[in-house]
Amino acid sequence: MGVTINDIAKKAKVSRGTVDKILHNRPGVSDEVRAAVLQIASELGYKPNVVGKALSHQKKPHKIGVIFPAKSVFFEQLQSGIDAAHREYEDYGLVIECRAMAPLLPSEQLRLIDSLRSEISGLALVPINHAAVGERIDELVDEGLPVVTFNNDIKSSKRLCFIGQDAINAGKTAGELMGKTLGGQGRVIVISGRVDMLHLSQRTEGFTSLIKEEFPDIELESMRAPHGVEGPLRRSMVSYFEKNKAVKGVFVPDGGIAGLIGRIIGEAGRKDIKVVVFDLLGDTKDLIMEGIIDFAIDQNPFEQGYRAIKVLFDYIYAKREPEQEYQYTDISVKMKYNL
Amino acid sequence: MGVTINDIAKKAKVSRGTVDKILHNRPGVSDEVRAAVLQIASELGYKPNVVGKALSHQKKPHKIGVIFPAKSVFFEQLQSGIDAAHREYEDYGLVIECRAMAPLLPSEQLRLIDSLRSEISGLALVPINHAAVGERIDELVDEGLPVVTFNNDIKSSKRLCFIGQDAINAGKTAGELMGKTLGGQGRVIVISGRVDMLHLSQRTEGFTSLIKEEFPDIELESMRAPHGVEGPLRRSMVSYFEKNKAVKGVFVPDGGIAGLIGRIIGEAGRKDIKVVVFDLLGDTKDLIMEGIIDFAIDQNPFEQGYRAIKVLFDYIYAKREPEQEYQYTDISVKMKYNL
DNA sequence: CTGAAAGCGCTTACAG
DNA sequence: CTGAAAGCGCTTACAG
Repeated sequence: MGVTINDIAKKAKVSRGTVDKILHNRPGVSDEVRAAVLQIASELGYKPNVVGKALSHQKKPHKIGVIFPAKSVFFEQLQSGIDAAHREYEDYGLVIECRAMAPLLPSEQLRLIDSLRSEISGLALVPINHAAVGERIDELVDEGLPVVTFNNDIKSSKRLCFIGQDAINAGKTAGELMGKTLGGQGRVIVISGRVDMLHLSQRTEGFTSLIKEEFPDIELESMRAPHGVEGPLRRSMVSYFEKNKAVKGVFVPDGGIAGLIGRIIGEAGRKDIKVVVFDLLGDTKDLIMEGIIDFAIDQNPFEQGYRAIKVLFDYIYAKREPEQEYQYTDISVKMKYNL
Repeated sequence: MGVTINDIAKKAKVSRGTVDKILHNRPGVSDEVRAAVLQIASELGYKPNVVGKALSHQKKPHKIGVIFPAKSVFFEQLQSGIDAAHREYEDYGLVIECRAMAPLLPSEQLRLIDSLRSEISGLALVPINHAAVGERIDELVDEGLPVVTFNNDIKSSKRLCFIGQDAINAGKTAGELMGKTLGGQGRVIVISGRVDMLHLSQRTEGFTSLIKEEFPDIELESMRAPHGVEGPLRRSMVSYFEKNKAVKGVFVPDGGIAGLIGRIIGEAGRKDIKVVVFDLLGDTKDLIMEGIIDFAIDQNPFEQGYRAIKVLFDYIYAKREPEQEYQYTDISVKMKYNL
């Protein structure tokens, strides 16, 4: 077994409690003793034992705060990843406090952060890209509170790490699938939904840059479809696809409208159109099975939620720093037989 | 917090040690007390606390035995998954004893199982498909030793679960990629390497069945290439591809020869051939980046090794049964930008 | 057959 | 400023 706090205490001829204080930078120890103990700890290569720590926290659990958008389309999948991690770590005395954020405003996010900060040992959040949020994160970190961002990142903050998808490369992957299945020929429509999220524009950016570079003969066009298109607008889209036989491919970076677009293409009777979308939401799986959607790129929201908690757990309970600052989740290509 | 062994002891008016004996079916307790305690435990909904158990095992660790082929091409990746799980659980007093198996004979596998069985609390193995191995597994399980199979499965054994890829669907996924990138036309060669592994034939089976069903215009042919083809044989393959312009696609189910075949196609100057292979071994990543291999299906051997240990850990330390008997790892489609 | 005690590694509240 | 003690949940070796 490894070196324990007891080994250090014996060697330094002090009590275990004193060693504990020193290892956690708590006050009430003379500088000499502190220096001596730290010296011995590093000589012996001391690593705290997670299990010992966990057991002693049964009564006074560590709490992790989580903040993410209530209206996020993959809300449930993120949540179930968080739940799975919680189940795994509840025996360690780990408590999770989730706050669903609505409306999606920086001020609201700041309010939620402040409501949690005094009671938690770590924070996982889906940040809104606003300078004030970044500054608040840095403030928490400076106070010694570890913070991770997941699903969406925010630049120049002192967060421990980001857990999510590399959206540019995900878009490129979509582009390559499109280019290859079209044999490098034809007209492709990029149909965007929301425009206020960094992810989505990065996916489109990756997609178009790859097509232009590797499949220069493909002709790109773009179109917008707000969430929840119905009635006349929907019918006009159906007839658009019925008429424009030159359209050979459709790319939908916003998973929130992928099902809708798939249905429209289905109604137009255009099974020949190659369709690449993002995320596995709503009808997407069914549309893949029906052969209307060819490929869906999944960003594994379950994994994102799970790992956000795991990284914080490791940090809090084992002082284990994440290995990389960018913890990219898999860019999963989903089709009929690997759903 | 949950119900503890202490709560049960108090309610049943016995000592904690007695409760422990009963919960573990150990002898030395009267039938009446046993029945009463079990009753109370289930009434209270007792679940053992992993952390308490782990801490008490620091001195007398649980050992998990692992047996897998030394010559397996993804040996290293399996091993590093196992190592990662070990690092995660070493603080729990978990010890892992790996045995690399060579030669790949049932008798050798039985010998290794027997050499481990008396000292372990669980066994993870890549089974050889032979009746005697299945019987031995059942024997261990009947003695109360949990066994999981990974990477390869064996039929009709009492193992806890199988962790690995669904090879048929993986083959179908490969087939769909091939069919779509060829636009459903052309001649495709299936090049097989080894023939003595269940995986490999299932992949081919999935591939050909999908092509026949969904892309009936594609013409399938097969070819064999032993591992390590060099000299005249290699040159004859190069010239084969130089000459046969009708060949539009190549499928390689055996990751062990994927790099080799990719190189041969490259030498033949046939970047136009669509190439779908299995696994990320040897040169495969480079060949993807060079644009010679179009898609590689990965079976995530790291994940397989990791989860084999995790499942056994959960079972041993938390009496948590795996949720499904078949724990399929992802059928990952890998290309340039999601490697 | 049953129970009391000691111990795993760490933390905390308290006594000196 | 420092140390001794009790406790987290479970297991084990031993005493009765």
